[in-house]
Amino acid sequence: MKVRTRFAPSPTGFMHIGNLRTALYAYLFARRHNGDFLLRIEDTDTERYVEGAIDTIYNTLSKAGIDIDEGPFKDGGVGPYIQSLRKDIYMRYAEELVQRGGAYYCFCAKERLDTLCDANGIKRYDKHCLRLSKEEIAAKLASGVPYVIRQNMPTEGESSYVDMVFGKISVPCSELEDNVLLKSDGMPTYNFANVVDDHLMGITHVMRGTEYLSSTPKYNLIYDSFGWQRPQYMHLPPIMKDAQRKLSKRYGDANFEDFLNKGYLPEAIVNYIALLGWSPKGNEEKLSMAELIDMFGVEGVSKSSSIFDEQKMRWLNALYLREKTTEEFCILATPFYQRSKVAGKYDYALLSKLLHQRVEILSDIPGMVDFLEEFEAYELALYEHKKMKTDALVARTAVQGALRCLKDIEFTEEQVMAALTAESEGLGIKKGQMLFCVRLAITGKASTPGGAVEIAELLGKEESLRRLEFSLRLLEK
RNA sequence: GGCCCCAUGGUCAAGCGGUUAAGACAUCGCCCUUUCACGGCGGUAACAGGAGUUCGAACCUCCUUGGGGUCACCA
Repeated sequence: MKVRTRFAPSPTGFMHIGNLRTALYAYLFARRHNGDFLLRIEDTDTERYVEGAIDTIYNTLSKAGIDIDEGPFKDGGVGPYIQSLRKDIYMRYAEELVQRGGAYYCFCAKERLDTLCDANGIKRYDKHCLRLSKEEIAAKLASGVPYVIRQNMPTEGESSYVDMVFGKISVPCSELEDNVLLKSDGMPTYNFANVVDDHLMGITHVMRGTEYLSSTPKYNLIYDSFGWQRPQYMHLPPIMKDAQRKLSKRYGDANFEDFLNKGYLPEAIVNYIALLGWSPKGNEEKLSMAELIDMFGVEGVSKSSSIFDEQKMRWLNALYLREKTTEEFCILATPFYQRSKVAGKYDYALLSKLLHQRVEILSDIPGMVDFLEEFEAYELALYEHKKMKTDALVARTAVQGALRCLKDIEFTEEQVMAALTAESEGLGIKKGQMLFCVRLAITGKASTPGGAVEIAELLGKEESLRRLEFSLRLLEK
């Protein structure tokens, strides 16, 4: 049988990293087995629907490099792929399930439901309407009493299945409640729509979060009542913010789009989340989509939750950034130059040459480059460098010398370098000491995206000399 | 609380009865170097605890502890 997997998000207007990983695994699994990957929108909860959410889902998947074989805008013959458009289908199947004894009509009012409690004080339906006679049901239906359709759970025994990652899961049927399958507004609940759709759409493998691990037996019972074949399940542990908290919308940083805006490359994000909860056989961690498809398998999927480590994603991002050409980097970096103090004032291509190999995420750029426009008094302690054997005293000599030798030359990289080299020899200090001090004197920063000569050239002669003089005054105090 | 699940360094994780318990990120040190970064080399750092089973347990069993999930006309 051809493998078919699906990603079935609710259109809540937000593409969470955890959801994206679920989609990714479903996609990788399908591709690995030459199967199909479908997108289905689960919008049966009309109250949670957010305008434009479907576009967000589409855009995210597309940027992430996850392509869809069938979905709302790409019919594969088993549509529609939006649940609200399938209302009549669920209705039909719900009625059939009632015929088969797997479900029943329930006319209980909210007030009655609220009084129902089990020994632990937990609300639980008591199968009251299951005992209604055919005539009573027909009469209520005819007189238009609002109703829902509930799943008829067995009261004894246990229901079990074998999950692809967790192995055998079994739950006592006594734990299972007669959940609502069809709401009074005629919409199905997740419990029902999911089963009906997965079956009708030919889904063979269901990937989803572990929050469904222990309710899956319920869904399986529906498959059984219909006489349908149950799919395989791959439940995925959650991605956490820390040991206790799940990564979530509430903490704001779990959104794919946010990471993009921070200057993460989609391929780095995808690569990183693929590794969160799954590990490849070998030791290679930088993996392209093609490699992921080739290597993905359940054996590597982890059972325990994992904490999202942005630091490691930064590292991966840096790897991806470095393998771009400087031209490509410049294009990616431009929006971030625009956002910085140097906006419009420097040659971005020149800046990119220096920054390309030093940037981990693009949003670091402004902070790395602002010193070009921002120069003020700094700590003289910066001149103390153990290995260079420099201090404020050496610096004074070096800066004086630099000022002297740079005044009358043409400001090219070669000339500046030659002048500083010669000057340091004349002063009897090391070239490294000279360059270190000059770099500091013209930037005021411990760390800069280039050496003295490169920065000097970037600043130009006038500004370089101005800064040298400024620093000299600082050093002479 | 009932039920389900999970548990290897700070983090991601390999490991499927016999290993000096991989590797990566982070961290620290050294080297390279015109700063920073890159790169190279090296270090610190883990089997939650307790009982079994076994000649032998990170791996199997049980208990404890800790954590997560779930118990909706939400998905």
